[in-house]
Order: sequence, then C-alpha cells, then structure tokens
Amino acid sequence: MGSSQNSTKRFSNNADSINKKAKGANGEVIKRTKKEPEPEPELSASEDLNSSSSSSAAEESSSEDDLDSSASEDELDHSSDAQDNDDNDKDSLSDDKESVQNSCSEQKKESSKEQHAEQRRLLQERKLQRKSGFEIQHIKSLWERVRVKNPPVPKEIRDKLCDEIWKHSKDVLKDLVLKHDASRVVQTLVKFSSKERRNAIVEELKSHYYELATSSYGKYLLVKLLHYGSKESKELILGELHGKLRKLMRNKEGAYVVEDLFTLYSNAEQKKQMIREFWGSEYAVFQDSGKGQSIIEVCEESADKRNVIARNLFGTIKASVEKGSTGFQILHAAMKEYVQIINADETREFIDLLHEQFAELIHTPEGCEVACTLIAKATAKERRLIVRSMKEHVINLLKNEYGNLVAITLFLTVDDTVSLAKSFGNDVNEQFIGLVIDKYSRRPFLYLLNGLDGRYFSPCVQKDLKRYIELSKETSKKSLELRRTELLEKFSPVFYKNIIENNAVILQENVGCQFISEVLMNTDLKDEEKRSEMVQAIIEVLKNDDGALLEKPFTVRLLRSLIQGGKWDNNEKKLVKLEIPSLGENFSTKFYKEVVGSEKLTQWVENSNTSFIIVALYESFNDKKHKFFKDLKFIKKEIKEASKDEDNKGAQLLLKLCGF
DNA sequence: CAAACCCCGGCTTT
DNA sequence: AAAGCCGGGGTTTGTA
Repeated sequence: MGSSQNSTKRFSNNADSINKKAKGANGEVIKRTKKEPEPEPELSASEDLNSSSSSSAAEESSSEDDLDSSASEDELDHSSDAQDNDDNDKDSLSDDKESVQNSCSEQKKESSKEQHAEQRRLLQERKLQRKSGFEIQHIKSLWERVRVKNPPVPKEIRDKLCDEIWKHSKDVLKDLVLKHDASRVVQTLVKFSSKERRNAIVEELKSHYYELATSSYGKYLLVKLLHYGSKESKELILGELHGKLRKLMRNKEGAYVVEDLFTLYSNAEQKKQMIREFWGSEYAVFQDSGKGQSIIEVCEESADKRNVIARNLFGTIKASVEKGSTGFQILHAAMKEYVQIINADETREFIDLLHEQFAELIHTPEGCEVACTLIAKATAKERRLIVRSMKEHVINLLKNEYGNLVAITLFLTVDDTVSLAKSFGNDVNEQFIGLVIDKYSRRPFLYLLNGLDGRYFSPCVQKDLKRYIELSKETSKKSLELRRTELLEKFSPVFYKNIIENNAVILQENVGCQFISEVLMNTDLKDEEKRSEMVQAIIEVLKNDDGALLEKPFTVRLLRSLIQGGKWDNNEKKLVKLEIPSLGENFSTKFYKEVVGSEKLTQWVENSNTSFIIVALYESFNDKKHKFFKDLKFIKKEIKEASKDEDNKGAQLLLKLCGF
C-alpha cells in the first residue's frame, strides 16, 4: 500500500513552486526507495488482535474472487499451486469469521456472565484446536511482552523473550505467518533477530513464499525479509516468486509485493527479467528466455510471437489498471514495452483503457514515455479525451520532471490548439510566475517561444521528442511550426500581462530574466505595442530599484541584450541584430534618460556589475553627439579611478573605448 | 558553447 | 547498515 500512496504523494507534491520543491519531488522518490518496510500497524491493546479483522476479512474474500476471475482471462495455469493457496486463505478466513460471529452473538444477547464465560471458553477451545493452536497462544503472550514500547524492554530481556518465541515457533512457523496476529509476531522476531536466525527463518518458510505474498498479513513479513535478509535469502525468495509474477500482479496483496520487489530490491537486469515474465509463460518459466534481447528484437522474429506477447502484456496491464494500480512503476515499465510493439488496433484499445488515468503515468520516466507515445499515436478524438483528463492536473503535469515532456508532446502533436490552450489557460494564467521560474514547467513555454532550442533541450531530450513528432505524423495534420505559433499566439497575452504587471518579481530570478529576455527578443511575437509596454514596465521597476536588482548578474545580462538589441550567435561569434523597434538604440536612449542619467552615471561606472551596461550603451549609440558621450567626458577622472579596481573589468574596457 | 557546478545512484569502506 | 567517496549526466553560468 505504501507504493500507491507514495506515488500520489510524489505526484502532487509541489504545492508552492520553485526549484527546491522540484528537488522535493526527487527526494520523495529517494525516501521511498530507502524506506524501511515497517508497516506494523500499532494496535494498542491485546484485544485488538482479534477485533481488527472483521472488515478486512470481507475485503479479502472479495479480492480472492477477483483473483480467480481475472486470472482466467489470461493463459495462466492456475491448476497446481493455486489450490494450496486457497487452502491457506480459507484457513485464515474461517479464523476471522469465528471472531466476527463471536462478537455478533455477544452483542445480540444481553447475556449473563456465565454465557460470556462459556463463549470465551469455547473460543479458546476452538483456537487451541486449530493448527498449532496451543503454540500460537503461548507465543502471542510472549510477544505481548516483547513489543511493549513504554518503557522499552531492556535488550537482554528482549533477546531472551525472542529466543523463547523462536524456540516455540520455529517448527510451526509456516502456520503462523499467514494469520493476521501471529504474522506480526514473526515480524517482530525478524526485527530483533541475529543474521543467523533471520536466515533460519527464511529457510524455514521455504516453498511458502507465494502464499506469503498473497496473504494480506504475510506480505508484510515477506517485504521485511527482503529488506533485512541476506543476499542468499533474497535470492531464495525471488526464486520462488519467479514465474508467478503475472498471477501475483492480479492479486490484491501480491501486486504490492511485486511492486516493492521491483522498485526496491531489484537491479536493472532483474527488473528486465521481471517484465519478461509478463510476455508469457515461455518467458515466465525459463528465466533466460529472451535474455539480452529487447522486446522489439524478440517480436521481429515472428508475427505469432508478437501477438502472443502483446496479448499477454495487455492482459496483465489491463487487469492491473482496472484494479487501480496504474501508478505502479513496474506497470509503467511493462507498458513501456507494450507501446513499443503495439499495433493500430491495440493502440485504440489501450488508449481507451488508459485515457482517464494519464495523470498517473507522468511521474516516472517510463510512464512519461508511455504517455508521450500514446499521445503521439492518438487520433484527434483520442487526444481530446486525453487532454480533458489532464485538465485537472495541469500544474502538476507542467512542474513534474517528466510531466513537462508530456506537456511538450501535447504542444508538438495536438492540432486542435484552441481547445488545448483553453484547457491549460486558466491554471497557467493564475500561476504563471511560479511556472515560469520553475526548472521544469518553464520548458513547455520555452518550446513555444523558440522551438526545440539546443540551449534548453539537450540532445537526448530532443531525440525523444523528435521520435514523438515522427510517430504523430500519421494522425496530425498541421505542420509543427503552425501548431507552435498558434499556441504561442494563444499564450502570449498571458506572457505580456504577467511581465507588465509582475516583472519585478520575475526579475528577481535568474530563470525569470531569461524568460523575459526570450519574450522580448522573440521575433514570432509581432505585437510591438505590447512589447514596448513590457519594456516600459521594466524601466519603471529599474527606476525605482534600490540597487538590489542590479546586483543580479542576470538582470545585467538582460539589460545588456536589450541595449544591444540582438542575440549573440555563438557559431558566427557575432551579435545578430534583431529588427525590433523597442530594443537596441531606442531602448538605450530611453534607458539612459530614465534610469541612469548624468547624475547616476558615475555610480554605474564604479559598480563592477553595472559598468558593463555602460560599455554596452557606449557601443549602442550611433549618434556620437548623444548627451551620453558628453556626460562620460565629464566624469573622465572617475572612470580612470574606477578602472584601477582590479575587479571592475567593465570600467577598464570603457576607459579603453573612450581613449582618454 | 564550454567550464563550473550540482545532484544522483552505485560502490566501497568502517 | 550507515557514511562517505566517486563517476556520469544534466544544469547553471560566464563569455565572447
């Protein structure tokens, strides 16, 4: 259960923005990876041991039905060991019913003391009659003494009690571990035991691990053994579950065990092998079948093979999705393989199955790839469904390390830009600042502004995205550029509004400056009126700035490029002037007049950050008769003085330019 | 675009 | 089992 809860947590973490929170997302994953599997629910009194089970008993029986019905869909053989599994569950089931009945009758009859006593005696008798009944009662009473927390039991006594428990339990261990109360005894035992005894416990439970994994109580013990156990123990347990993963995935309890096994206790090679089990019996039985081969390579061998594998993968995935395990990482990995071999008909079916749960996919790399691939292959109609289901999660989608790529894929492939922009519009507008300074959520917008620019999209990200573009060509009609500019047009009013109203906040952040610069210098945006409004707004802020903003290197850099009115082309090693009226010399004039002026000029030269801006101004004015040059001459002495400062490279440069 | 920097996961050590 | 080191990958930043 930890798994699904954790994944939703991971998904919905970053409530209040910025880099640190984004790290939090990762942190969450880490925490999960390293967490201690210790889900012991703390019951307060010993009576709880019996009473806590009535509801879970009902739950369990329904999940059993579930397993049976869904298992028959696939070509799973549930002949051999499913049988003895049933036996065990019946055992624990009847166990629970007993206590239910007991408490019911107690309630009904306002019975006398004798009746009570009689009932208790009967219950006790029945308990003792059960398999290993006597030992269980005894062990439980020992356990009651070990588990006391306040005050903690001294170590020597604890060890003694544990020894005692072990002595009584080792021969009946497998009868204990499937029962809700007694299995917790064993968990405690594992926790306080030496390495040797842990190994002995693992050994004792040999050939029962499948049962354990499907037991609502035993699974905790199993996970604990995996965590604390030696390498050999892990291998032993793993070996027993091997070949039964598909069945486990369909089991309510088993699915969690498999997910834990996959995320916490497997390396890359083992993970691959686990997924291979989902390909079909051949691969489930023979561990090495298909080893070292990718799913694509295997499927290329014959169409038959592909069909069987695809059917099996889909069967397992479907069962799990319908059970509500869409967030499981192992499922994402399985889906990732499935979409690699999926054909057109299967794509329709798969999207139909998943479209409402897309949000569950976007917090892992594999899930993200699945989402992107499906979006790329989806028809216009299917994309609309997907976008609609994502609408509730826009902010999480954008801010997520992987989700932002899904958003970009939507931008890359969806033809209906009107409804797409509309679906994102509200949330984007409301939280624009947070989005634009976030490491991940800014990327979709940078894409809209600049396309897949190498500055923001690394080669391998580009490679992935280009693959989705290729896949989308079947179903997308418009050209990539058209989609991008249409979307840009729809989002640009939001850009303008926020830059005009909130640029002081955005300028505080490095990445914010970067974004403003991308908007102002963008040649796809033609609204010059808005551009000059933005420029004016920035000038207003700087006019009233107490110097804090100008201490920031990125603000200085932004100003410099506005003054230069162009972008630096690193290949050509030269400045590429942009034909934008409100930038370049026009900006310089305005900027000098309204922000610097003759009275602040000295101050700007003396500051090692801002002196570079003065240099830029010097190079910007074509009219050498501009007041600026006269002002410079006037402070000749101060410039010379400032250039003596080792750190003030700008002043030194300025001195050279002026040629004083 | 390259250098500096940071973060993560794997591996080794105590 | 926890702490620490190290290498690789990705991000940030500086610089014409």
